[in-house]
Amino acid sequence: MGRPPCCVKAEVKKGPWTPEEDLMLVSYIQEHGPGNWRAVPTNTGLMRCSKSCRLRWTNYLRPGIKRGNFSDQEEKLIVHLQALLGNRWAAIASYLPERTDNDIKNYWNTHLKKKLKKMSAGGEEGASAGEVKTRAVAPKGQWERRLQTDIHTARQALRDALSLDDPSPPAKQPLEAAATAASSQATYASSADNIARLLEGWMRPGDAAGGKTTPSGSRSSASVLSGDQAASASHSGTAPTTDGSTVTSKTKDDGGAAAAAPAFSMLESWLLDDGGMGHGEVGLMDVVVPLGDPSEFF
DNA sequence: AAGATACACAACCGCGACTCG
DNA sequence: TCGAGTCGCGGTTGTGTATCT
Repeated sequence: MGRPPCCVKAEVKKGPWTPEEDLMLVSYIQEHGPGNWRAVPTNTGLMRCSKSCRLRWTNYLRPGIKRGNFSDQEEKLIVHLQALLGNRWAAIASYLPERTDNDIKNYWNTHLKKKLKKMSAGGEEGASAGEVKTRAVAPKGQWERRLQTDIHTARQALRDALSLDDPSPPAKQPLEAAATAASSQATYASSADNIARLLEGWMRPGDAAGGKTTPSGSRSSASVLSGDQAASASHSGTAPTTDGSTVTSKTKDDGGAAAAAPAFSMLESWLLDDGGMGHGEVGLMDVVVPLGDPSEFF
């Protein structure tokens, strides 16, 4: 069957969103909630594709989104998760509820990839982080179908990896601390940001962080997860393996990783370096654990 | 000061997955 | 069971901004 164009191209506006468009979209969602994106352009009068509306909302207007610089802890968490999950940005984003997958993806492509490459070059050339990652990642499709079973493996691996960071019990400083640290550096501001802030009061308190606003029954709830959902959401990415060996080898079990990526030691040392975290910053565990029920997570 | 280049981020596109009749 | 419609994800591109020469 031929896929029809998502929108009637001639009538669809492209390019940057204007504040007026943002307002139209936000006020509509405020009234009806996110979801049923197909109906959004029609009902709002926006000359935008439904996809564009959804993207604009999830990546930019949704309340609870943190913008600006990524903290060092967020960086490390992303690197860990990327190693575990591969380029499953949505899955990775589910562990950082205040960040969007697009944001993480961009940050990875523009910052972390270079950073890791640089670091791995310091160890042994030829085995970039990307290559390491690729080896550990199974083709898409496999992991998705094994989500519920493999997520446990991923969590185990993540726990193992993180336990190297900080063997002590997780401190009680959740994301807010990291958020504060990061937002203090954040220079990004926009009218859309302001719109999002306006919406924070509208969102239910428990929803604001994750932006889980989808009406019941909507599939889109999976796209924006609160912490505990992230731990169990079926859409989340999981160990990119069928037996879990590659997952563990990538993080804790350096025996396996060493075979695949001897150059990773430098990266590891950076990832595992907690030296810079002690002063009011939040450790990796602190970022991860509060996202969900710890007992469920581990 | 002006042009060139690099960088960062928002947005688009295409595909696969899911839902429902 | 099948097909149409819709949604979400990941890769890629376009554009504005910052930095360098």
